[in-house]
Amino acid sequence: MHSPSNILRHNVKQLDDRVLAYVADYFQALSEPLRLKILNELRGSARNVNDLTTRLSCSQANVSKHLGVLARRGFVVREAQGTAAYYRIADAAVYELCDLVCGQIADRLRDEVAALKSLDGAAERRRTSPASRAR
Amino acid sequence: MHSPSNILRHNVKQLDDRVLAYVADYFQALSEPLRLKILNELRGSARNVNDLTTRLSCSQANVSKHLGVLARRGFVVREAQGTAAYYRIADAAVYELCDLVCGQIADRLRDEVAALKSLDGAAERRRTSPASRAR
DNA sequence: TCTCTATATTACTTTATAGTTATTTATGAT
DNA sequence: ATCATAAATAACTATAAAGTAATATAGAGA
Repeated sequence: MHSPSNILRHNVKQLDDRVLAYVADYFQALSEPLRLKILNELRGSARNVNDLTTRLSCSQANVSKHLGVLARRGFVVREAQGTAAYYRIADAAVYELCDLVCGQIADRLRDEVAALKSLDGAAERRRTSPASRAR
Repeated sequence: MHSPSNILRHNVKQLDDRVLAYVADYFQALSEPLRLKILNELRGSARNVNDLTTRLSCSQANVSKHLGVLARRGFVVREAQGTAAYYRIADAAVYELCDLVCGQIADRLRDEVAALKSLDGAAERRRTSPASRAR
């Protein structure tokens, strides 16, 4: 028999469509800038809707909607406190993901910057060397 | 001055909107089951469009479109070979991501299964203990 | 050149979702 | 009970994207 982890991680061929949909859904939840901002605000401490609304300067309805999305996916949990609703991270593992992605993006950017720099250097060399001016 | 990685990883407050959009976009590219299938097919070896079309049993136009999305995001690279177009993974780092997500999902499922089992156990105990039948 | 085949692209339809405004629900205070 | 406040929801608009069918493009071979 397989452990769940084995099924998901190593059954490379013929990935079950439901699992695939689940993974896609997971990524989808993280594919909105505002939701990323919300998750970022929740690093460290729980916050209520009003807090988030002002800190992110967007509409209350919109924040509530996105929090709903995150809650339905199990990324955050709601906790009522008086008339306020505090949300906190339920699955801190998302941050691993975000950091991994950020790291990868940083690597890409570094590469692009390096490429641009070398292009720039080449252009500089062309500019200062009259020989290559001839075409 | 900051290194790019520091800017991205640790400038927690006031994340630059463009960076956020970039990250969201990165996740977005991974939020379609068919694209995940394609990436999965490209583990190991490059494949051409026709291969992918038959292996994934979907339309050629659709595969091409999704490959275009993945290529524009830098996940895959295209290499023409005669009239065929072979695509291969450009950024193997995605697999880290996918595996991380799969692992996290596996953890969640394990938790859910455990929760269901304990519920089930409780129900079983209720069923076999006449005392708690009274309501 | 003409034809076949592989891929890309275009135009289109359908569906999903972000954001807005207005409204509802629920709690606490007077 | 009434009022005020916080959050959720509904109805709506606008936009983006997936999938399809048809067409365009481009290379290989006769």
